[in-house]
Amino acid sequence: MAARANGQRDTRRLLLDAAVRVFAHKGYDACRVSDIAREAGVAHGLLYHYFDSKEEVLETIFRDTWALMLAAVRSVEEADEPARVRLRKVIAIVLRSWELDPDLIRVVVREVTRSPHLQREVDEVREAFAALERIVERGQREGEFRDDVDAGLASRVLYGALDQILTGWVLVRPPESDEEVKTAERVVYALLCDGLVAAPARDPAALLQRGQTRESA
Amino acid sequence: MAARANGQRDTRRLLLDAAVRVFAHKGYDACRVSDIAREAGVAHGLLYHYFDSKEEVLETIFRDTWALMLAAVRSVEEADEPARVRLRKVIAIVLRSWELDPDLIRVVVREVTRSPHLQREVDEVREAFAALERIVERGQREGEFRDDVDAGLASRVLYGALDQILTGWVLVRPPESDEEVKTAERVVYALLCDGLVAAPARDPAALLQRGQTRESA
Amino acid sequence: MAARANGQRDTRRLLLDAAVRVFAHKGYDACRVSDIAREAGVAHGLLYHYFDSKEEVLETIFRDTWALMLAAVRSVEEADEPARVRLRKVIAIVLRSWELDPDLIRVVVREVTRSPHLQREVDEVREAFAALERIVERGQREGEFRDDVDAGLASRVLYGALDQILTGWVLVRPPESDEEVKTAERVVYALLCDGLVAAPARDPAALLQRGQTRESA
Amino acid sequence: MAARANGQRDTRRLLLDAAVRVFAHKGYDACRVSDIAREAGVAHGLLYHYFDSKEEVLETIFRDTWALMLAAVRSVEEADEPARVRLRKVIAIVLRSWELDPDLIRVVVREVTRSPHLQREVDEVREAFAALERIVERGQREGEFRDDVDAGLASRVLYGALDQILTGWVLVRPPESDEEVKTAERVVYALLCDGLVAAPARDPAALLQRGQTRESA
DNA sequence: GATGAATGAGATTTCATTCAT
DNA sequence: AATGAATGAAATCTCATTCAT
Repeated sequence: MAARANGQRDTRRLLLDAAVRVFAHKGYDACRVSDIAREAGVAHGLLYHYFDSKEEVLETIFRDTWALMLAAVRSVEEADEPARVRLRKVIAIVLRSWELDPDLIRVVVREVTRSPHLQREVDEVREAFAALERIVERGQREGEFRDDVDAGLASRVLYGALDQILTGWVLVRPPESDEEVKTAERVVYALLCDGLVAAPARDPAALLQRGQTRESA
Repeated sequence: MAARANGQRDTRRLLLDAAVRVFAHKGYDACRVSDIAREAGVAHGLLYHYFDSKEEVLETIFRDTWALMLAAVRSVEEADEPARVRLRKVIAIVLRSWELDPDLIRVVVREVTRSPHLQREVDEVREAFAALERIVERGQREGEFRDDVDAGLASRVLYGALDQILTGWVLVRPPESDEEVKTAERVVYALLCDGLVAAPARDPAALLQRGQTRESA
Repeated sequence: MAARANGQRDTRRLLLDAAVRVFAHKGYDACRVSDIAREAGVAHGLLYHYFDSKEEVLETIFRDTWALMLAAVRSVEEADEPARVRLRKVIAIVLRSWELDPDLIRVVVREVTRSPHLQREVDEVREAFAALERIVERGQREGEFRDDVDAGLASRVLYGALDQILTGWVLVRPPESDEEVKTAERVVYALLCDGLVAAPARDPAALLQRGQTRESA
Repeated sequence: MAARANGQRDTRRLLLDAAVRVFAHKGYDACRVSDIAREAGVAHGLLYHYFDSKEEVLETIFRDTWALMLAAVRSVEEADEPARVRLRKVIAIVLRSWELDPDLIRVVVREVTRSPHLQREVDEVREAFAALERIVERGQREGEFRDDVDAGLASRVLYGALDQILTGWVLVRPPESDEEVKTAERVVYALLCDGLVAAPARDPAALLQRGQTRESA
């Protein structure tokens, strides 16, 4: 009906959006192709006009999402700001993506370990990862970040932290407010930049900075 | 044959070990019950003498592994040492588990995210998580760790970092040497405790810039 | 092939007819779903488009058959004829159904006892039973049938007689001719209406003996 | 334990009794060999020392039960009494067997149609059937029963009536009292002997007889 | 006689994918 | 482009039966 009147692009979009919702709520393995089709309001056979397989649907979602994420991260990467600011912005991009489309993030987070080849083959994922690494590296090169830690490992710590927080929102409890998202941003940023050890071990300036951050939250 | 001569416990163990190997190499969803049985050298029906279902096998592996992990973490938790040392030891426990049984860690890491209900139902997993959180809390209580970050969030950052490094070893490339494992330990520890920012870089200018970032975010 | 060209209804019918033949020859429990599919000339998976399970196929056959039987019995039930005539017609309906579709009757007769829950759950079966009882009751109310026997018990005797004759045809030997069917009709009718005892044989001595029997039983 | 101390015969008996209970409550197909063994308090492998297969257990129960039934029917068959009395006694034997061992009767009734070959191959069943037929035949030969009905058909009507009443007790509702069993006996006897049609169609003596029967019930 | 671990044929059911219409 | 009937590979799980101890 409505679908029949749609052009080719629309139906494809319809199917992708439906797939995001269905994958988010039932999981990739547990849902059937016909669930996606029903959610999209089309016959399940039609999915195969637009995608080669169920897996290609997931892959497309991944690719698209990571492409957007990648673009955002890149725009930050190249900005002429201190490394700390770039790091802060990257954290915000990732964690705030939750608010833009929780179902989408839920899918990307939940299914990312599903097919190891997805992770390796989807260029965008690799690229996004590399971009994180470059942000750390540039910070080190410019002397703002310590250079006694491997940038690759550091970017994995960063990615792991973000991923784990999103996973918690997906699997345990979604953030209750905008404020909770911002708190998470602040914590990841604070830990990654300044570490867990209490101020006395550091210089007084750091103490002050943290104090301000707390009040502005 | 050989299996027939085994006592009850032996065959159960045989099946669990075989399952770990098979899950590690093919993944839980992709492998069949008969793959496990073949790997164990028994008829597939026998698996159902010891477990109710394929899923119960995974659950058992989870439970057992996390119970061990939990015991190790707890013994650290209660030690009378500086929080930093306790943190260091926990990181070592988790990352060195890789060397003890890579297949097992591979399974636990890879499949825990795919089975959200397992993650929630297996008490041991929840407990291990809680133990991490308590280590952070105690460090805060004793004044060694800063108390302006939420302990729950901080423990998730810690867990995420460890998980992501293990995942990298599983999916991308295993550590080439003992040294590489130790390097990872050192990096996670360094970042989590002291942060990424190089101490000398902390100047008043950074303060100002962060203030700007907050408003523009 | 041929099946693919069929409409939805046709294939469903195809499967039901095939199931009747297969159930009749191998029995419900002994046959496999793939036997039904092969008999229908379709892939076995197709059965699950039309039915939820093998059991639902049997249930459908039961329901459909008993609905027909019930309709026939009801039309007799309401006719304005002597009770004896109504009884005669009901007997004819049941026994002649054999000629219309022996396989079907074979299935219904053979499997109804094996599936107690079906017997209870399929309304049509219960209803048909109730209709038999009402025929007896109405005969009693109108004074044509004796009212010193419980109508429920009497209808069970009637049903049992019919069922047993059909069972004999199914399991021992089918009727060789139309005439044999009619003979069976006549016998059931004669016994049920007038009893086994030859009218001339009714003498006072019998009375006395029955009395003795009662006490000695 | 207890079983271990038992001689060969006892364990066999133990298993048969257990099988009767299990078959009665779960049905032959639905129960497992291990259910029988557990009920008997022995290991399931032991069943195969006494019986070749699960089916042989059922067959043995059938054979034994029908042998008893047959003996009882035969003793009646040869008694020097009027045919009506013999008929009355046969009905009593069958219906009262319910009271002696409901589980056993439940099994025999429920599973008799299971394996067509059981019915054909178990000599005792065929023999019992033949005995019923001979009772009718002898009644006809001696002039007490009408001879315009086929004895084979008449005995099937009789058997069907009894079977159906037992089936009702098994599947719908067991008799609530001794009295209900006796009522059933009386009804089957009355119908089979004298028929359903009200007295006016018969001779006055019959009316009187029935009247007495009613009061003595 | 007794045990119960082990076997493995086999059954039902699911569902991604194809393709005639 | 759109439909959904049809396919059939594959997977899990069951359980009667065997047999070493």
